[in-house]
Amino acid sequence: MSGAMQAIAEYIGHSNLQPGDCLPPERELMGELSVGRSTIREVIRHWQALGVVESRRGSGTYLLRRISPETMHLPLAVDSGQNGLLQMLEVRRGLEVEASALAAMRAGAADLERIESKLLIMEAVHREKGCAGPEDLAFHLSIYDASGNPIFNQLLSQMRESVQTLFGMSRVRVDFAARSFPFHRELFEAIAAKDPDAARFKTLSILAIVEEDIKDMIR
Amino acid sequence: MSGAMQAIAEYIGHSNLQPGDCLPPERELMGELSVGRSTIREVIRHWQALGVVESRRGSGTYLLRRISPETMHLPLAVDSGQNGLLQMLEVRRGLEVEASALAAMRAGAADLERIESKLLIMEAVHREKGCAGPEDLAFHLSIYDASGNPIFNQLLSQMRESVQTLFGMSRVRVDFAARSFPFHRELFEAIAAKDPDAARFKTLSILAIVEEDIKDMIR
DNA sequence: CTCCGGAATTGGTCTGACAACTTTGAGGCT
DNA sequence: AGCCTCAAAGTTGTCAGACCAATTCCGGAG
Repeated sequence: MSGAMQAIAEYIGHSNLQPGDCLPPERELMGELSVGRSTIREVIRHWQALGVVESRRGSGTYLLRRISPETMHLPLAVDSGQNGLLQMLEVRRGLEVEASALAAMRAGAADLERIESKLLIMEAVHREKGCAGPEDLAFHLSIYDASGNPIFNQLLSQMRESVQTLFGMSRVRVDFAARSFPFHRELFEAIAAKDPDAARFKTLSILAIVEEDIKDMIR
Repeated sequence: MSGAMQAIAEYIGHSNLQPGDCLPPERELMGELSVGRSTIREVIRHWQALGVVESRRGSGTYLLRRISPETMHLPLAVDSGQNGLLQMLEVRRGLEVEASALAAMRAGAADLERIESKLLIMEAVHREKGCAGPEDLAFHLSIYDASGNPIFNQLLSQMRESVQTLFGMSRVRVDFAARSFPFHRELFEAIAAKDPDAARFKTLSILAIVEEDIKDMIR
């Protein structure tokens, strides 16, 4: 809230840094803005908490998301209790269904091309290895992006991330949700056909399988 | 994340502090956890950014929301201005439609009674004053609760709160979304009839009017 | 009892130093 | 030339001590 934060926000905004780029080192920002290093560090921690920036020890601080002084940050806190996985899935269902419908209404040619390329990669990996975790994620992320509303991508990717770390799903069954595989192409075709209702339905089909497999797993 | 943060998180978790209570002063935590003050401060800035804690110079650092090690934090960055409101509404639509459908599937007699009482209050206030902001909110919150999934209530109430404070909607038109009024009873009846699809549709009807009024307002 | 003022408390910032880690590049080897 | 090794430089992470600014607390004056 201090003026220092606003100052650095403008400094970042004016220098056109792209996500992935490295911020100036703390000691340099220190002189640039005429504030102490601790102040710089506290502001960086602030943005780190908000997911705007990532610090790598020994390397530097990197921009994750572009911000301007006008962007609002609304941190949401969610308590995942005992039924956390299933409750999170219900939330995810609401978001994902809406994102698919919006994508079906708004996706342009470039969006469709991106989605299809991810789909093809996913199908290839799936045929070869029997599962395709990261490729499946990339496919869904491209759909979120095609919704034209960046909040869906933010929420859903952060939810997936949090769930993965909280529940430590490293040793998940290799064929987890594998039965949902054929529905992915149908979902893509519904979006390509600009049919929101079909996109909704196909997304529900995919998540129904995920739900069954979660129930199997937590038993 | 650094072990220091985890240490302080547990320290706070074990000492049962209620929201509004004051955390130990930084210099005390410093000795308590055997870490430097700057480390303490950076962790506090982290939680400050996440809305968990608020610092008042000269007074102390106060707990705003109870956190546990299982709490997930989903910071959102949203463009302020006209797109922000509509983007938030699209997210809200996804969540609210799913919550209504779940409520229709799961609501018990007690839930229905609670929802109907909120509906009656809302209708009474609406007939009297022509609008019913807080009462409308109470009605919807009772539906979120009836979904049986507390995450919907957490997310949606926080989103409403953030939108209200950040967009400063104090001088909103008194008849904002007033046309959605009759749909509220229909939504309740759909939930009482345990008809998820109708509940979905009625929720969409309400939010469509909200969308129109937002578009009117930001012009 | 109220009101006032100074002392104690507390968060905010600056400075300097060192540790841990990463990146870089020069030099030597094959 | 190409590759490897390793030391030096650069960067974040942490600690320590000091001072400033705002608030709170408490005892004395009225």
